[in-house]
Amino acid sequence: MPRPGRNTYSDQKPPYSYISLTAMAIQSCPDKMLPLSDIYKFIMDRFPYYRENTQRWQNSLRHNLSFNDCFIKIPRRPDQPGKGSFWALHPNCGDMFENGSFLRRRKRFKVGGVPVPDPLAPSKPQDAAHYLQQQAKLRLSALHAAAHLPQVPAGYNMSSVTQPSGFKHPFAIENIIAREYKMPGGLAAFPGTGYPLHNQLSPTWTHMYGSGMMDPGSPLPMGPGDYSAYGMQIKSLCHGGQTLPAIPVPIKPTPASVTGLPGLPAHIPAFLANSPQTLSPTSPQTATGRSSPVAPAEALQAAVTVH
DNA sequence: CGGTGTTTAATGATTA
DNA sequence: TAATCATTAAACACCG
Repeated sequence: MPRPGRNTYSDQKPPYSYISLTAMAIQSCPDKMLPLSDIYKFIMDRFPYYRENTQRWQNSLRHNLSFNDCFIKIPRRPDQPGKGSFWALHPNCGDMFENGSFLRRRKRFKVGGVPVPDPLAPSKPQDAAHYLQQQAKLRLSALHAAAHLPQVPAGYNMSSVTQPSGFKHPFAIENIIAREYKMPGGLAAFPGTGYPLHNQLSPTWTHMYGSGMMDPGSPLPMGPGDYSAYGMQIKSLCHGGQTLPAIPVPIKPTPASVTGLPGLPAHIPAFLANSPQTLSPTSPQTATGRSSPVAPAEALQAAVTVH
């Protein structure tokens, strides 16, 4: 039972498994790959629950990284000093949570499991790592290009650049963190969790609608624990009952091929194109991430040697 | 030494 | 109820 005072509802355990939390973290960064420490940071910054018992859940998280094939390890390059490798999502893991529950996947992803129609998406971890490196380069250059397009949702623009065929199911993790998706049954997905998934917009959308909307000190009558996947306290910008925000989302519906499409790592939710700082005014987090002198993407770009 | 990564095992929760 | 998935604990190796 949540007690008033120090611990509030917001300290409740988020309705996300470690796998989904890790996927969120990875997807949140432009490079789609993060070192372990940054995954920790992402989770702790956004979910107060995980600011305690760190040894316990971090051990579990590491277990998940190693145990689940949906995560692949990308070794650092010589110009990327630091501890540990980068972790990324396997290009073929697709929408692991398309059933709508982020607590339990529909099916465990295994390499070599389902045949994948995309020839560009390799199944071997080594190839996948290389593939991701290449994708990161593409994204980076696209990012730079998008930076010169004022008044244009960079991510939306980029999605057309880096996501040629990357339609994601509404329950795709990227879409969840990009914008809250209202479940058909309201809160049916997470009954009693105190984690409503509706009437909320990702920070990006708020940024898109203008600055100054996110006032951390603003005393909004928000329910306890009423934060999004990013742990952000977000004003209700869309009105209750409306399922989808009238905002362009990087989703390219192709009804005929909705099923069976592989998840592509090139997918960039709009907000991801923003600088990491914009994700969380209250957290230095990713700003940070500069535990290593060179960010992966920057290092990648520096290492871009066309061949 | 501490952080990272791998692996095994036990247990709990959910789904088929 | 069996199968499957998630969580937790723990032991151990590797590496900067």
